Amino acid sequence: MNNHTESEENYIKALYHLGGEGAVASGALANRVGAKGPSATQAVRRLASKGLVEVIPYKGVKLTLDGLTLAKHILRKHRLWETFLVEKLGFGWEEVHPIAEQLEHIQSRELVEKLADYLDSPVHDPHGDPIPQADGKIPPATGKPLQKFSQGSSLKVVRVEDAGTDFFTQLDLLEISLGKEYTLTSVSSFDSSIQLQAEDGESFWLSHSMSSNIYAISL
Amino acid sequence: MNNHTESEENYIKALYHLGGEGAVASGALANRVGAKGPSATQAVRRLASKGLVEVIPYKGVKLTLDGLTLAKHILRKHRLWETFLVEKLGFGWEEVHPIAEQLEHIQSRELVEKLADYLDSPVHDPHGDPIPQADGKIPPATGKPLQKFSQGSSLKVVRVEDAGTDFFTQLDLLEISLGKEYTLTSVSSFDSSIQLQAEDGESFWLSHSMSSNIYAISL
DNA sequence: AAATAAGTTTAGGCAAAGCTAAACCTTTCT
DNA sequence: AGAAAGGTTTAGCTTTGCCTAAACTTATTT
Repeated sequence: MNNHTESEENYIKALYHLGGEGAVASGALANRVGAKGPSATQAVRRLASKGLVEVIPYKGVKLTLDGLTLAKHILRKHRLWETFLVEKLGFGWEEVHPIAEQLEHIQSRELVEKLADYLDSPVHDPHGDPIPQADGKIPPATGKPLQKFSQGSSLKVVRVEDAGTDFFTQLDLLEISLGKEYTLTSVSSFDSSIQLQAEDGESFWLSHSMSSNIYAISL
Repeated sequence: MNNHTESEENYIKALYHLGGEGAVASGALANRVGAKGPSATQAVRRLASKGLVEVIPYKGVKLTLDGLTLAKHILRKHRLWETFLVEKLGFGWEEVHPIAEQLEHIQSRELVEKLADYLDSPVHDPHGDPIPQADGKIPPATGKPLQKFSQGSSLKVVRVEDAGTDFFTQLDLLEISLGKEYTLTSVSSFDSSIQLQAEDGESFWLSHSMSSNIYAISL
């Protein structure tokens, strides 16, 4: 009962991403894994026969406890590998997702734990997303989007949402990275763009679509 | 033409291992990949349609140039990952093969080269086997089996053949590892076992089945 | 309440990859 | 040379995983 195909794992992951512990429609699921409706229906049946999901026909699919555990383990692997790729191999944070998508399917409990040790048991991945721990616990997602901050507040960037390559390129251009601190100097009431001032005094504007994908904590 | 399944890659690898550039019988191939005859025949047909092998029915299968290149690339990945697992993650040399067998299928040119850099472009894996280089060149396999040495010679262990877990356990017990130096103090003409003396003066006997899997160069 | 739209599942196909049993080449032995 | 042996390929079946088209539910709209 411990041996799953890559396809199965991808459906489990998608289910977790879309619904967490709640129910998900088969169409949305199909969409997420890049398949068509009937493929998802079928896949879900296979998962149900392994006890990983519960299905109510025409209503939705939900992870069982086993399914949830598996989902979190896969996510753990994914984010550990992303951390490895960035911290050790020097990949840019925009490049690692597709590679981690492959690496997350490698099966070896020992490997996962040795990798975690090697990375000093990280709690967040290079995007600031929480890494599920070996016991299944998930550290809380930190930070709130930049627009939630009010003018004058000091903040530290702790997380970015994966909004595609261009988004990351723009971040790199502006030299925004996790851990950097800024003061929010201005908010446009016209287009909700905001102005940040870095510690070195330099300041710059961020569009709403940029800032809504950047999460920070106040200092 | 650059996208292969794991199964395909396993057949390619097996072909390379069994025959190098020469022809291999379908039975031997099936055997190596852990399948039955007909499965191999079929697999080989798929490979042929992709231009990776040439088949002469009832005679044998041979890698094409493309197939050979692919085989060496997979072997490169396998041995780089083994090196990573031992050097960086602290695995024992007997544990890494099955994990590397999974990792070798990860597709990302950039990953392979970054990994190689990270490991300082190694030329040999933890067993002393040569790692094919990015340009396809393969460093020569060094060393000869211990019995080929004559009494009194000084030698350095440079390679061991993968002869199963028990073999590695025995090596660890005797504290034999790559790079260690010994003097061959005695050869039994009865059972071809040999006696080695370590640099610290300790000496011990090695059975023929042990020594035939240990390779060394003379000093 | 009936009709239409939207989403889900069934039905039936296809390719990859494996299997067993049967047919078919090659080689080897008498 | 003819027959038996051994290895290889063909035939036909299974599962996974995906597809399209058709049937079926559910939800929405009139």
